[in-house]
Amino acid sequence: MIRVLLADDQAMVRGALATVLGLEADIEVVGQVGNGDEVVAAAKETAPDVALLDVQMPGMDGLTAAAELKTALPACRVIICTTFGRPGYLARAMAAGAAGFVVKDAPPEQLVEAVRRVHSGLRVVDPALAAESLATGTSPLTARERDVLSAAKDGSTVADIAKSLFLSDGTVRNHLSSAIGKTGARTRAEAVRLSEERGWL
Amino acid sequence: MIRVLLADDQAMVRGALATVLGLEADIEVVGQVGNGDEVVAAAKETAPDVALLDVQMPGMDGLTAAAELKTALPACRVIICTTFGRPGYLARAMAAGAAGFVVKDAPPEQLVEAVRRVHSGLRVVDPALAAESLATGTSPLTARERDVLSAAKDGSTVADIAKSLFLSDGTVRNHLSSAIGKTGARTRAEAVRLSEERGWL
DNA sequence: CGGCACCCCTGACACTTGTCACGGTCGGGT
DNA sequence: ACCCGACCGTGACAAGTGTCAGGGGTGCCG
Repeated sequence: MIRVLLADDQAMVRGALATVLGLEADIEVVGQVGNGDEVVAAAKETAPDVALLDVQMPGMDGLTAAAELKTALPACRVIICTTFGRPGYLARAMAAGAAGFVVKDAPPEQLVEAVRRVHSGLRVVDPALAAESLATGTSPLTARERDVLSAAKDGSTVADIAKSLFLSDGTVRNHLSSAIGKTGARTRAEAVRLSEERGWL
Repeated sequence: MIRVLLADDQAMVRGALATVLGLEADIEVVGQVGNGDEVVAAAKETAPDVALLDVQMPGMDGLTAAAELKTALPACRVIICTTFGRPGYLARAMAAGAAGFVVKDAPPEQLVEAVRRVHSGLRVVDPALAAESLATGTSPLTARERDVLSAAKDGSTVADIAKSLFLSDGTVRNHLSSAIGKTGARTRAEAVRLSEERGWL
């Protein structure tokens, strides 16, 4: 029996996936959480063979949760299961030690397939997504540019960002300008959009 | 037997929900589509009692698909099933003739409950969401303000928006200014964000 | 008919933004 | 020691943006 831990913020899809996986003869869902912060605790309690993590969750990010889980329970293998096939997500998932990456556009059979393959020691990655990830490359943004860009995400002004990051107005403008240049955008809003699409946020 | 048609762009959750519903003794999933444009055609072919529609889909919007479905097959009852509990979505769903509104944060049992209730002629609405919908009120934006705002969504400049809508620069600025005032925002980007959160897009 | 709301445009103004040039600090690598 | 990149700041300038005061047009409704 493959012991599986499910983490997804939407209770409906979490429950549905749990019943789908539970119908398989060799798979057993031993735990479900809807919050990134609860992942490690639940894993310690249930000792799963495979953890299925969504990227966007309340509390801790699914990718950082994967990293923490990897250090806490090295034997537990991780599959990242997300709605968006952002190239940067895949890169970060692999860096965090994930063994599989599945997008929710794929049919459910592919998920149980991935669970089995990962449990037997293989890696599972969507080939088209892997190609796109290589093409897009890794994020060219510096840490500060990421900070400034994600602070600008909600439509804040330069002054707001400067205050929230304890920086000067001019510095914020410089980081924004640099980020705009690197993303190939013409506006700060466009830079935010492009960076999010590529998973550079 | 209650005949159900499923429409959701994510194949994985669509398939998972289908198996969950199929496990119920009195429910039968007679069709699945992943595109808003295919909803009406599939409904004509399968003659479902209940149609379960997601809001965001490629092609036609789930809400407008509900309206078209309502005119094509008046006997078919519609449930809107969405990730986001935007207040405006509920209002528009009801205006489109939907009989139920379920958010994906709810547990799966609530979905099969909703299918049964709606099939028996009742309406199903999340009470907390209904209250919020009334509190937020209906959209104060004019048609043109909506156009301009959604054209600004991707980070375009005023000149870009003006060109794409065949308007003058000044006119675009006026509409944006008015929309900013109505949403209580301080920036165009913030106005876009707030309008989306409230389902005014 | 006279309001009224919405649409479209103009022009002008203050402010914010994006860009550039410049100087300075700190850590890592050859 | 040297260079290089990332970081922080200043100052200044052109472009873009948000706001205001106008004027004209349409269609709807009391």
